Amino acid sequence: MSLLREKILSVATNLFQTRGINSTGVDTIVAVAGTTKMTLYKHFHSKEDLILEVLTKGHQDFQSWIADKLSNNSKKPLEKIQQLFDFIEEWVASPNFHGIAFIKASAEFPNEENAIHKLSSEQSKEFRQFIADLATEAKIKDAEGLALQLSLLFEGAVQAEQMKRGSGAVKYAKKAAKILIDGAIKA
Amino acid sequence: MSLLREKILSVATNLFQTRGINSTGVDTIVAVAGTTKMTLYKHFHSKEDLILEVLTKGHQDFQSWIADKLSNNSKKPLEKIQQLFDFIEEWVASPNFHGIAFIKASAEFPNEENAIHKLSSEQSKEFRQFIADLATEAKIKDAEGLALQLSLLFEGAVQAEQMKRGSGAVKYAKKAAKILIDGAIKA
DNA sequence: AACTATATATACTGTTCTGTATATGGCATT
DNA sequence: AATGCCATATACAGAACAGTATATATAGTT
Repeated sequence: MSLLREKILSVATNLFQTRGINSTGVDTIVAVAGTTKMTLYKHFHSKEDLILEVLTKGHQDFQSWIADKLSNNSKKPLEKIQQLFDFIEEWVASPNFHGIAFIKASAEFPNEENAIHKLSSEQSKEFRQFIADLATEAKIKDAEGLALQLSLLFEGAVQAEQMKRGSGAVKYAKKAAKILIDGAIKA
Repeated sequence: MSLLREKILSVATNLFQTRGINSTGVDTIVAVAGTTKMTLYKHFHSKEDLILEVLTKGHQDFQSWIADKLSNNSKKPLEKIQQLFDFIEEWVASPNFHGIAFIKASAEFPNEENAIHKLSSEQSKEFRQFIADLATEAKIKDAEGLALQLSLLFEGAVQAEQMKRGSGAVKYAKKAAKILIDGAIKA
């Protein structure tokens, strides 16, 4: 795979997150990546294709980062769910944190028929399913319900943190998650 | 106040929500509003000014809608907090629901120095403070903390519902809110 | 060393964007 | 009826946008 292709992807990822997708032109992307539009359009059919690929790669990276972290730190599924919020706390504190890509993408492309919106929605669902699987492993009755609630806390907290850095939202989300998880176990 | 000014505001509000802010040009706004750019720029100094005013008006309308609903339905602050989620459920079910404006605006303008981002952040804070005041009235110890948690659920649920209509996110947010409120009372 | 294929650079289309300068209408006041 | 004023319409400027046609360099193959 081409080195320039990777460079374009990483530059686009960064610019989309820091300046917004619609506000970032392909001219800017190729200038920062140190290449030209011709090369960009050789590797990606259109700007929309580039956006879709940026989102897809970003989501894959995030999911595997989380999965790795979890498998290295805890064995029990219940602990994993609780630790999820520890890692998120770590994530939002990192300097290159700029919110959840799929939330921002769905805001920029609000039409439900739009391909980018659809992908964002799919990724949100996948993340929720990831939590649901952990909850199911942990023998929680309403695993889907708990997963939905925790994903709301997750998305809300990251959103809050993206709006105002250092808001401490994740800390409170973590506390709330603990209460909800405890409640779900007893149910 | 001019009728056309109001018309432009309402058309812009609608278009921004359904198509996104950056994707909506002033040409489209004036065409739908049945007027011309000259008139728009008589009433608003720039597109940014229009955006800021749309956000401000939208937030005022939303806050007073909620406040009215609450004052008409319940007296006790604790009931008010819980009923908040009932009204949100009603809101997201309405056909002209298109997500929270300030969340989407902050996604389209991610730079923290940007005036639109700042306003969005301010509005998010105001809504959180509104819940915190209710919690304080209800004599809840960590009123700020609970308010933050409930606002995460609120923003997360509305975001989820905006991504996929009929997701039932608000129903589960309501349940989660009840658990968190109960927990906060006992503390 | 000549040839071919591929990648890159330059330069350009046509469109859309925000914002404005200028022209034209109607409407009140005299 | 004539005059002055304000809202609107037309037309345009200049930049940024996505995307492409054409030229040039670079690399590998014979």
